[in-house]
Amino acid sequence: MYEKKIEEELDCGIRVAFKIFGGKWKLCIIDAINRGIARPVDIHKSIPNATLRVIEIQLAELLFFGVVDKCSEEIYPKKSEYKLTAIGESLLPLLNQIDTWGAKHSEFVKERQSELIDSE
Amino acid sequence: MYEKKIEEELDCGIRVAFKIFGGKWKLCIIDAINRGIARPVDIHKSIPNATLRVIEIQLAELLFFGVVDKCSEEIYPKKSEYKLTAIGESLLPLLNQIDTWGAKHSEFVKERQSELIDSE
DNA sequence: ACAATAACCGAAAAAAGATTCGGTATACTA
DNA sequence: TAGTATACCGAATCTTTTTTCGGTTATTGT
Repeated sequence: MYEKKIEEELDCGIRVAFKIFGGKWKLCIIDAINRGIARPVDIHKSIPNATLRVIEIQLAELLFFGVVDKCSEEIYPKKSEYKLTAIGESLLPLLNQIDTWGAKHSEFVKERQSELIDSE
Repeated sequence: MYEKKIEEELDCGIRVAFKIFGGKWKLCIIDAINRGIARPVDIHKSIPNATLRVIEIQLAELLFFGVVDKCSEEIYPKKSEYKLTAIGESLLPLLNQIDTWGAKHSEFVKERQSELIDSE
């Protein structure tokens, strides 16, 4: 894992939380796993905008911080299954609130966004 | 504002939400404003780890997306005051949950972090 | 007149994070 | 045996975000 050059603030709950799930696709990955999508390829299929590589990297980080658990069967076609730990599950209410809030404001954000683009 | 080269996913609530408040210090800034800290210098004092410049930039983005409002009095010492809009206030329950969740797991994260550093 | 303070802004540089690409290993299937 | 699928890794590159730094403007206190 990459070594930071700027000291991290871990005395602030917000910053700790972002360290755990602030990655571009982490909450989407957690959401997918929660919906029963367990294997990397399938997670990738459910989030086509994310590359498989970034899913692997972020899964490894989630694993490192105990948000997900991995059970690898070392048989054909190398079958790894990820599931949420207790920590991961404790994130679900948050995840749902964030998703709901975002969905509620998505039209407004898109509008604002297109104004930016139009004004060029 | 920086022009993105990679198309953004705005059909996913999570991604929309992160577009609005995913910046490194945005939730901290919103929290400060909510606590009655209204002026950029004071926000900076309350978040010393963030540079004044990044607070300015993120305030401008929050303003652009209607999360905060600005009332500038054009008098000495150029007194700008920021306050939350309805959208900004609708973020507060989320903010509190994120902060609480993070605070609850901060010790665990710090431990895991130090294991990484020790193993070098 | 001059220092100090506040709120900016622009641009370059640095840092962090994501993406692309090519590789390994394994084992089934045709 | 060759082809396909899965999981994963390393490294280079690219993108995005943050930081650093040096302005500008305006007003008050000395």
